[in-house]
Amino acid sequence: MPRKKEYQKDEVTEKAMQLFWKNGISNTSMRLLEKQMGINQFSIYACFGDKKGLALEAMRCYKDKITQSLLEPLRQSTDGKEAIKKYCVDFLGFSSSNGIHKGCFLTNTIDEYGAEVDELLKQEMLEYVDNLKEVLTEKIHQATSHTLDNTTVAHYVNYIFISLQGLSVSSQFMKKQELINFIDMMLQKI
Amino acid sequence: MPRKKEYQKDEVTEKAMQLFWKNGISNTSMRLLEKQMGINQFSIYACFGDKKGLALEAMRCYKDKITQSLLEPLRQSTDGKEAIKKYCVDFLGFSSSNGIHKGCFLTNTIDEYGAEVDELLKQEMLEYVDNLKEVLTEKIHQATSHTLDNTTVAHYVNYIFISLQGLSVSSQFMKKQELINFIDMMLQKI
DNA sequence: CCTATTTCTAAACAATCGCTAAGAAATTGA
DNA sequence: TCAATTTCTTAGCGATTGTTTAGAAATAGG
Repeated sequence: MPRKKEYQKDEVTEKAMQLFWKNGISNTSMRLLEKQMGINQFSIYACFGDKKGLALEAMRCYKDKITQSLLEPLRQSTDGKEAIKKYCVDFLGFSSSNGIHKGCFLTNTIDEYGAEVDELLKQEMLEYVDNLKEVLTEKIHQATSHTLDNTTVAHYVNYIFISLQGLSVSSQFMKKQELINFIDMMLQKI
Repeated sequence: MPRKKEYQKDEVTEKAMQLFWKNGISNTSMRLLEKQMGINQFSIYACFGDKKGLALEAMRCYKDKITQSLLEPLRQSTDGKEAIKKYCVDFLGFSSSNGIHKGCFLTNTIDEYGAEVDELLKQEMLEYVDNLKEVLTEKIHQATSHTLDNTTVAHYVNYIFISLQGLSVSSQFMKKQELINFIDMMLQKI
């Protein structure tokens, strides 16, 4: 009965995500989104409600992408420490594709909004953080021969998590070799 | 001959810096600046040229502040490792005053603009980075009994530097104890 | 005093922001 | 073919952006 859409939601969401990731959410205008997504503003609002809704879908899209590219391989791996290192190195590649250094969309968004981030967006982000921490916990147990108590493991996990945020920021202006050196040093003690 | 100014430049610069630090540069409007600086827009433009010039002066103000509060004490200290730890802990306090977690203005600005940061602003930022790295180099030599070759020390310095950026971001949403644990673990290997 | 110089106030500039209204174009069932 | 429904195009809404202008208020030297 109705007219057919001339776009696919997941495709335009991916393009919006790329823009938000690169420029930040509030520094990405609806005009630019309209241009890069290839659909006009009416269609964006019809499909996503408002800019906040679009950013939320873009964050989901990012999470799916990084989960598939980085988190699942980490989960599947069996060699503990080396797997964590691979996650960190691949995280760098993921954060800067074809010469453009974007950092991590999650970290960027935290830094953009601080504590005043939208509640739904925050929940979406925390879900990935929880998943990552859960998998890291498992890998740290794999990495150590002797048994570790839960507190110690949690410290390790937080240590890696905060280090990843450092990598996210510094990947935007430091040399790759310096970042690799950081990863090596950071993993020496696990 | 002329009329006298009703404000002092360093005072209004400090107030602008606080706003930029908390909200980011592009998310701080001239109207808000006018309100918080206590002078009107004409005076801002007469005194600082444009918003970019104001941001530059604000960055200089931040650098002076953090240099005096954190870097100089670090430089004066003699106990190497403990001094670095104190710098990191005080960096946390400095990044979040009276319950408001702002992170580091330098890190925030990198994350806001990425590689496309204004050249003058970038130079201003790199100057502090260079100073910090120079002092850290000295402290690491202090901290170790045996002699270290320059490459190794540079790795330690980069390691601490990237860790500080992780602290800047995560300080905006993580618990203080988790951040302290991070600092302890980070310094274990030096 | 008067006049030159500077800083103030207040208003407005064009451009852009997120968002929406009005109607044409397209697709389907009847 | 006709009518119903949805998506499209186009234009514009009011608000806010960074910035500037016109003129009043204040301070000094002559």
